[in-house]
Amino acid sequence: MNKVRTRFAPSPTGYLHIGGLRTALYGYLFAKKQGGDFVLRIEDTDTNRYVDGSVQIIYDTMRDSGIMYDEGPDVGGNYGPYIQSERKALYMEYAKKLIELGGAYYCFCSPERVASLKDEEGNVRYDKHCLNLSKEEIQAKLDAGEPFVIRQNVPLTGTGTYTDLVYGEIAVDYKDIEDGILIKSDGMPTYNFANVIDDHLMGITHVIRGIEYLSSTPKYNLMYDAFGWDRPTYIHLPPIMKDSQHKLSKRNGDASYEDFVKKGFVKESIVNYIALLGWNPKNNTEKMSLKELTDNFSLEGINKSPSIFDETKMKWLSGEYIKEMNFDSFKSLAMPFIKESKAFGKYDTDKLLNLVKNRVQIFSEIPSKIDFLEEFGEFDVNLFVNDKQKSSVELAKSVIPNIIDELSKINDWSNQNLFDSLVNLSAKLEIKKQALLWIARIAITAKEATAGGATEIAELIGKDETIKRLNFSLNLIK
RNA sequence: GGCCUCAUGGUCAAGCGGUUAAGACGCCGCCCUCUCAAGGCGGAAUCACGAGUUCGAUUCUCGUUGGGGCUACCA
Repeated sequence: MNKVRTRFAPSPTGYLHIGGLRTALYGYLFAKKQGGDFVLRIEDTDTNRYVDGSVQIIYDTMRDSGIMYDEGPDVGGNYGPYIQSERKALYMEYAKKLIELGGAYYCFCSPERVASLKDEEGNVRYDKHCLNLSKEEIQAKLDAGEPFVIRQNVPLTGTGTYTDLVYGEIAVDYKDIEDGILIKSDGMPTYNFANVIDDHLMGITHVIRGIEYLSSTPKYNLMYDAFGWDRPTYIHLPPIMKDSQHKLSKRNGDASYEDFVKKGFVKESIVNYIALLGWNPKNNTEKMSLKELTDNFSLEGINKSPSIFDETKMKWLSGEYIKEMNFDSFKSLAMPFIKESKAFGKYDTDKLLNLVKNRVQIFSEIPSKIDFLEEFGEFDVNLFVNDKQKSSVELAKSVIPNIIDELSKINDWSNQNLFDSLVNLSAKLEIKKQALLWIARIAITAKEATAGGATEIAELIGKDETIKRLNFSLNLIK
């Protein structure tokens, strides 16, 4: 049994989108599960769509997400080069060989002539016109420097059949496949040719890619067969959708991996979530590290139907990762985000972080959770009313002076001590501690809901500020 | 249009002829609680439709409908 080798072959046309990343992930998981190799190959044969810097984005995204390849342009390997534009001469060589084998032919037809072949539906289908050229005619045109493309010679009859490991038996009649271009007039191969040559030359055993290639795979098999090469095993993947009718795509400006990282999603949660889109481990486990995903991965768990990307669920997963993080990890990841808060720098940062750790799912939510500390000011005194806590404006009016007195006497300004003191005070005043604490919290925050209780916040803002705010609120009632 | 393909709650999904049709997110309620979260418990909500096959179909077959893909000198 040959060593398993899979590859991820993106085009450098922009950022690496979520669907592409998942394809990479499955290729990685499948190979790693079996101790195989995972290869990165850059498919830059379309010079028009090339976007500067996108190759670097691909490298960075894969490294950052942990989907690391064993071979690739920037790490080397025995099957290079791993960038298709650097393999240009190779494709021409194999195209000529395929012509000799009868699997392809030179075509000198002008784009205009090809366009004139439109049928009643408006579809263009090449008529194999140049297949009839004699060897001499071809040589003459070549010698004369006429521009040409090389087309695949697809049989007019017969059926191409193969077994996809996810979708099962796939059969397409050759009459429904046209003689596609293998080598463009600029000498560059198309995907349709380059993927076959490279997958074979690079020893790829399992081709894992998007479902858009499901029905065109028979024409690739025709080439493998013509060359006398073993066909790889195919594993096509269902699409990831933005909604029921639109694929998640960069064309729509849909979020990419790096966008989600910038938004403050825990990185592991992004990889974890996309693994679950279209695959499940059959044991109800959802939170899994890359290692656990690798151990659990199997083709049986891959779904055939499209799945809609649900950012809300990914957020939940991110929150799970945050909750399980130790404080130091949380702190280092949260730092860039907490700096965006108005409260940052004015209070003990560790205490702020503790306040927020179980209250956010993504890091970017941090500022909005603690900004309230800096937003104290006039408020509607009806906030003191809370039937459930047995609190009212009147009660607030009568009890705030007591709170001020009590707190003024406290020297050990710690949460626990503050809490104990206020609880004692409530007992002395014979009111529910919930009522007193509610009043205290409203009086020092002016907010109906806050991240943190009355005494936690009091500790944070300090004695002077606490007393000041209590007096302010008392005046507001009067 | 032709060809390929998909179809279980709002979303991700388990199921692979007989089940009270799992689980998760979200939503709702209750408990806990120093408000909000977190945590605990519970609830509402699904087999697209129509024919077959079968003693019995969510499950198998065919069709319909709907979605996606391919049909480029894009991948």
